[in-house]
Amino acid sequence: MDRPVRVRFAPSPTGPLHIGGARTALFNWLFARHHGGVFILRIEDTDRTRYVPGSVELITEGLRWLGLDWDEGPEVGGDYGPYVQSERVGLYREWADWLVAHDKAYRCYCSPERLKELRKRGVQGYDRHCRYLSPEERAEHDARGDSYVIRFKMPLEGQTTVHDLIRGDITVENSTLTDLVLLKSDGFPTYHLANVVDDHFMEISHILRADEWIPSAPVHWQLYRAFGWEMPAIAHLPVILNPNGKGKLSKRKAGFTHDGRKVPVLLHEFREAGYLPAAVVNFLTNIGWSFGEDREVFSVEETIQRFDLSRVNPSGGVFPLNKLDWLNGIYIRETPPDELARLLREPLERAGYTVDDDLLRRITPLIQTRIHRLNDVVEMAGFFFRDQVTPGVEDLIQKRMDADSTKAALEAARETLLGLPDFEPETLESALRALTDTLGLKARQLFGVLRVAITGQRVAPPLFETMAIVGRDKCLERIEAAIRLLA
RNA sequence: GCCCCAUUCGUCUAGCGGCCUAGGACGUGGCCCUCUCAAGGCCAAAACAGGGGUUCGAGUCCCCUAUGGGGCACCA
Repeated sequence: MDRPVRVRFAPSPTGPLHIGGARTALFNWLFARHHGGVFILRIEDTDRTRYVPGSVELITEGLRWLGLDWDEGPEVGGDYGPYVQSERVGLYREWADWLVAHDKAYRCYCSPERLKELRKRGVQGYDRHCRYLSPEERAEHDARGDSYVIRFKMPLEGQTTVHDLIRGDITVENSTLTDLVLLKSDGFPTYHLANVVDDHFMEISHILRADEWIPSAPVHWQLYRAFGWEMPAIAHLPVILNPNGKGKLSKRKAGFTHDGRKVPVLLHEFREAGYLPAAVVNFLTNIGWSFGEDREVFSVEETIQRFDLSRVNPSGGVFPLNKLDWLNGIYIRETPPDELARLLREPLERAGYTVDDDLLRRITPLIQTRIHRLNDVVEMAGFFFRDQVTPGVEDLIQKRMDADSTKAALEAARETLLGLPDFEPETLESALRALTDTLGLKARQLFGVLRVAITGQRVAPPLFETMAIVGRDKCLERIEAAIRLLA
């Protein structure tokens, strides 16, 4: 039956948003937007021991940075609230008790020590000891006020099949399923109970979650059946694996890229590394989903129009970080220069530079095709914001030149620059090109010397535009300094 | 150990029984452009995990093996 589309992203507030979580959120959001449905943010904070204050803010901040807006949830409210599980404990308790009353769950008085002992003996799950307690034994425990958990009475035989929208039927033998805990001894629900109860009462139509949840799908199916509720349609998104080979992507195991950078894993690390949110979104949609038509670059609007589950790939894959660098470069080049200039300010300031807006606006077009991440501006164009540059002698001396010819070239250039009517790029270029002839140097030699003298770098934006921005006085100063260096 | 899921170039992927001489993209290599580096243009190398079936025909369907991943908590 077709229900109105209502999907949710349900993170636990145990820290900042992980890129994998962001991908799950994105796919849910795209699904909702494509179908004109509702996207809900729900906070699953039922484990009080793992709660990290401030996480919710970190998560909502991350979602907003990506441009994912939620229709119901924290900060925006909605008719199905509260959207924070710790504020709904009464509900879970009520339904756990309902299951007990209807003989679909039972109180288990086993101590953590006994459970640990079971595990040591190699018992998987739970041995169902308390499932078979006599009424007298139960009464005894209750009279003593023993603490208990509520466990689900899993069917002992038969099999359970859940239909996954992406991978088809998933079938398990019920005998391999355990009597999972529904309500903990502190009165809080476990994930399984809270998740099922909330999805039902929030009228969730489709569950799109990470693939590590596949094993609990049949368990949830049994819970829905016990309650007599209809289970939402479900789909498991493929895992994202570490780029360096081992296991699923995690902060601890992500490792480093080939060029020695730390692989970003938390969403805010992507922002801090200078990636654009639109590029991250585009990148994420290319993992586990494909646009079709052999296209890799597309807008969110286009994605929303086209997004569906049939194009989601069931197999997990490695996190293709270098593709993000390429994509981000494209998005940087497509950003209007004035806007890019505004974005470039932050990384420069973080690097300790005092940024003049006017100067930055003039520099931006020169580096736009030369950076892949916003942060690259520091290395590429930092010299514009320094009073002095410190070229190395070995960098100054070009191929098939020596200290003397380099010095001579600098002196000749100084005289040429002194006599120019203006300091426009065109003027500079024609004058300096003419100078290469009189000096008998290749363009790359003379320009190379000047580039290093003026920028302090072997790799820099185009020379003449750079010189025009740096200005005649500073250029001459830096040339003098280079000459002194060679003396 | 038990259970579940997956398996196409190094990587992300297209492919839903004949359009496959397996397409695109990143990366890599080469060439062009060029003041360095980019950007851009052109070209190249590069894959159906293995074995059995089913079928006139299999990358596409089924089974087995191998490999990878995930799950087996009073964590989500």
